[in-house]
Amino acid sequence: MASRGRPRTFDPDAALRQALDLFWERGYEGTSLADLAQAMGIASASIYACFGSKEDLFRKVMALYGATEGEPPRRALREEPSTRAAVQAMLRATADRITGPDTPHYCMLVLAAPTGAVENHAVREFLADGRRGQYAAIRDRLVRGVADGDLTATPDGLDALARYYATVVQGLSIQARDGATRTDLETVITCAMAAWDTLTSTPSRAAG
Amino acid sequence: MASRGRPRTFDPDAALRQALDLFWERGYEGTSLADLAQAMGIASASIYACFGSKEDLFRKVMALYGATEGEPPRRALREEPSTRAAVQAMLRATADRITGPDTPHYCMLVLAAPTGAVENHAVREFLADGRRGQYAAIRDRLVRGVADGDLTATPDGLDALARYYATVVQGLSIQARDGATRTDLETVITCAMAAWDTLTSTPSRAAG
DNA sequence: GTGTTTGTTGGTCGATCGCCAAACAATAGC
DNA sequence: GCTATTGTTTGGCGATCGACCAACAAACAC
Repeated sequence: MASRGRPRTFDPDAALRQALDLFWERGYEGTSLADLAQAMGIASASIYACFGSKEDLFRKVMALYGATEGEPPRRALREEPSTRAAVQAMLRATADRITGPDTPHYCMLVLAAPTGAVENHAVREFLADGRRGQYAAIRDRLVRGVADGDLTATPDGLDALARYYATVVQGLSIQARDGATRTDLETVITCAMAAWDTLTSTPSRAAG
Repeated sequence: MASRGRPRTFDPDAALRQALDLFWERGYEGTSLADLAQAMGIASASIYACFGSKEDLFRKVMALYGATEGEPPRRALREEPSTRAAVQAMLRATADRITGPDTPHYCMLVLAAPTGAVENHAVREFLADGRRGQYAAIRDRLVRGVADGDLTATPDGLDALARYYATVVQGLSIQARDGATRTDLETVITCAMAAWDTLTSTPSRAAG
């Protein structure tokens, strides 16, 4: 268990955080190993030894990203008592994250690698799986709402509603990327929540 | 005016169409000049001579893309008599284009280059301008609706509504990219249009 | 025909890509 | 001390990137 051999001279967690910042700024294909090595303060060979390939590093980066940036929207979905409030709070948490002062204005899951060279197909599919997970998380919350007696919907209506809010979440990333402010996104969220009241049997509350 | 010198042995329009197909499949940075030369059936030097740099070629490709793929949604916005029908028809035309059987399932304006290397900043900004144009086109249509007495909204409400539907349009690209079918997108559009009736003073019609 | 203009071919440019082998350095076990 | 193990550095791998000539080919004007 104890560390045999020469101990590592850098903190892998800190280095991973540096890698996250760079991948976030430039996307997957826009970030080179040389750029990463410089930002992480180690040689590219050390990256390879500690994290594996560029793709392996990116997957570890996305795990960190999901555990940090992805948590607030997930928590909102999980902890808000009413289903309507949960969806609204998730949208707001997303808007908060993608308009922060110290980070790029978009969600990595959505825009870090939507298109690219054929050899990076696996990376794109990896992110697509994550996005399908977003949809599934929303849908699960709606299912719970039905179980709670909080929401009335057919299975088809449930799928539609979940996909609709997933679409909005993902569209927000493009908006933020193009310069929309947190206030701009709030107006979008207000519009998106207006559909809720029409589409569900939930009483319209001005809950925040 | 007449062509002096050796005549061109390829059709620039056809070559541009080939370039469009490849850029559409792989995005801007994912497509190399060598790939383009092969697909266009000419040497890379001929690309340079006829179209300029890779970036120049991409701008010409996007002009073609906008004139062809972009036209149906634009026409829907322009020609539908009621504002509500115009917005809905635009969403449907978009959904049609990004789920076609013979083309990649996304909108190039949205996903061909959302992130990337620093040296391609100009390309990203070029596409961002196009997306801001989408928003402006929607907003202009809403303004016309107010002038037509077809829609009642404050200036702020108008901005919000326009940004909201721009967000949905852009979110649809991610959905299609992740495998959503035309039917799936239709359910999203139905949800998105449900907000219309709540947010405007337009009578709710089941117009198609 | 000759000269001019333009397009194409084939090749080269320096830079960069992701990746890795060999040499070196620093620890633990003995 | 010595050996084994592990991590880091150096240096460069072969391939590819976008860009761009120089040389050749095919049309024009004359």
